Amino acid sequence: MSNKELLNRDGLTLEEFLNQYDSNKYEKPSVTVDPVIFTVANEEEDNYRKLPKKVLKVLLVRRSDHPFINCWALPGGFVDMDEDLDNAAYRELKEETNIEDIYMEQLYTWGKVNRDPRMRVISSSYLSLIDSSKVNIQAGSDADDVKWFSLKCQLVKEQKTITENGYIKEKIHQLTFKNHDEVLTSLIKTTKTLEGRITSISREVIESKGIAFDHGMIIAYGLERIRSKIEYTDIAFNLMNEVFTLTELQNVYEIILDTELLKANFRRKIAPMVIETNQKTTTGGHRPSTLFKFNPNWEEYSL
Amino acid sequence: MSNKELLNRDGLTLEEFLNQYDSNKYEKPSVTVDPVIFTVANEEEDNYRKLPKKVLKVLLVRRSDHPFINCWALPGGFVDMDEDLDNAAYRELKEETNIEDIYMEQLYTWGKVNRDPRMRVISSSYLSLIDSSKVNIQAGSDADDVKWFSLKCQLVKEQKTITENGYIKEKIHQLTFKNHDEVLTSLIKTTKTLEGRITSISREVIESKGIAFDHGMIIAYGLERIRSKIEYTDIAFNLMNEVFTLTELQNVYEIILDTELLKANFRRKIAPMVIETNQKTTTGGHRPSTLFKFNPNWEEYSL
DNA sequence: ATAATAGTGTCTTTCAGACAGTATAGT
DNA sequence: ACTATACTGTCTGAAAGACACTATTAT
Repeated sequence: MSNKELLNRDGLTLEEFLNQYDSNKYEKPSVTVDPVIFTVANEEEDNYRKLPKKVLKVLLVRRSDHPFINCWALPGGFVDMDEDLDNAAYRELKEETNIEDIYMEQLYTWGKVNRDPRMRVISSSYLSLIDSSKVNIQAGSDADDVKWFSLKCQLVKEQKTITENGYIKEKIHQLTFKNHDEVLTSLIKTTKTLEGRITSISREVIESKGIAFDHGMIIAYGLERIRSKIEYTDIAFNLMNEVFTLTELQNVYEIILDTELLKANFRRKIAPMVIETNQKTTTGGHRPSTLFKFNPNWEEYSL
Repeated sequence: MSNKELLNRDGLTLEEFLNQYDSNKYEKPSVTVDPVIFTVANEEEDNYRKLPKKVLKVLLVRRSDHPFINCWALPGGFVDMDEDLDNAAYRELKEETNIEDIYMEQLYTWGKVNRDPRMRVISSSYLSLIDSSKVNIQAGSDADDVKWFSLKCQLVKEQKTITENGYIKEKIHQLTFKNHDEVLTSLIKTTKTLEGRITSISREVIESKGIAFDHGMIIAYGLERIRSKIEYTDIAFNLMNEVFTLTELQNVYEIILDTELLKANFRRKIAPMVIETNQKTTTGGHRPSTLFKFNPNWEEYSL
């Protein structure tokens, strides 16, 4: 505990010090928040028997002003002086897209000097998975338009170079964003360097078509984060309706992990996280499936 | 790509827009970086046969000015306008403690409104594990003193409350920091809330003795992060010398995870991460042990 | 010889992966 | 009957946990 009677080397008490403190002594960067909102949605299906395919989608807003005018960006904005960083993320999301009452977690804070052509901007990104059928998106004041874009992430180049003292691994991923009208792409390079025993990872945007700022990279990182968290947490259930079939749940896992899973094994693995209800689907054309709900007490350990 | 010829609704080109843009339209928060540097060091041992015990330590600097004068803090400081966020962390660490040539990763960005009594400060914390025998710490200009403090983290209270729509789990941890002269403590509350299907986690400092700002909480979070990362990455090797015995390595894991591990199993598990050298220890009093070094190619997958 | 650490062998249990099989609705 | 999905049983092999045993040094 700091003691109010203590004097600093200028002979000031804490109170005196705070009164004379000039917080504008140094120039300050601007701080923004950038929510990355993912969902998994159904695609149309013609065959009455087949189940709808699922796609991963991300929420973007069209920029109505410079810089990157008409490009698509994450629904973020500047942090106010009197709001917590987390709250800024919720407020901006609400303002720009009308989404509220969801949970977001901090993803990463991006602090390269020239991220924004206007000025020095440091941005904290936030991550959320939501059930898109539950929210009602709607463009806000700063944005022309808010839309879900389907997202594909593809490895287009991989390279390993051995150096005297370790190696350099480079990967280039192409992100493809699609909606009814537009196709946007972004090339992201990830570099993993090993030098002696020291590993470091850096990321950069190589090319961006229709995506503002470094937001392609932020989305790629968000996707990477979900892929790892879906393995050991219950985040996937944020994408589900109140009740769901195990096949739907499995499809969500498959879309996010971009692999096929074996049904029997998947069911064994997620069994503790779900509770069977006495409802069944009535979609028809095949055997009806049992509806399940999330089991909030699946983990009786940790925090 | 934004097209320079596009005009915004005020009829300005990008260039014109940037020229007239006033980046000081809104008040800005200050941004700092706070490196959390951990090491595992040997404690003295009298018995010639016994191996030295190991302790987890964290690096703190004594504050020489208000606020929290004479308290201990993380060796951080303000981000300059012309340096990347990451670089700010390295620069501050070098300035305050003389440590350089290490790898740090971003830990979390703390953005509560009243974190700092001087003004609004948003802080990005960075995390590193280092071999303390390799670095030469030395107090810098802003700090009276730089010291390693041994760190103990103890669960002192745990509570689960069932609510109508979920539960609230609270945990209180006590951090105890010790060096030859001082004992500092910090009580950290972690709250995990489940409301419907939405889980959220929040942290706060309940009490702080001798630790400045919310730095106790940042350190606790850093410790949590290492505990989880040590399980699936090679970060532990940052704490080791160039060559080491498997028992030393095991002790490092045991200190960080705060559990005892079975020797045979531990060796099986880390076998792919290490390479046997032809050197042996000569400490005596018992069978000499083989020295190993890190195997940089232990993971032939992922990035 | 003794105390202390170094290092190995192996049993058991658990869990992940693979795959084959049975069940049941609507048309 | 057919098609598409729902759901279950079980084999296999790998990894995790537990524990007992042998080896080797300075004093």
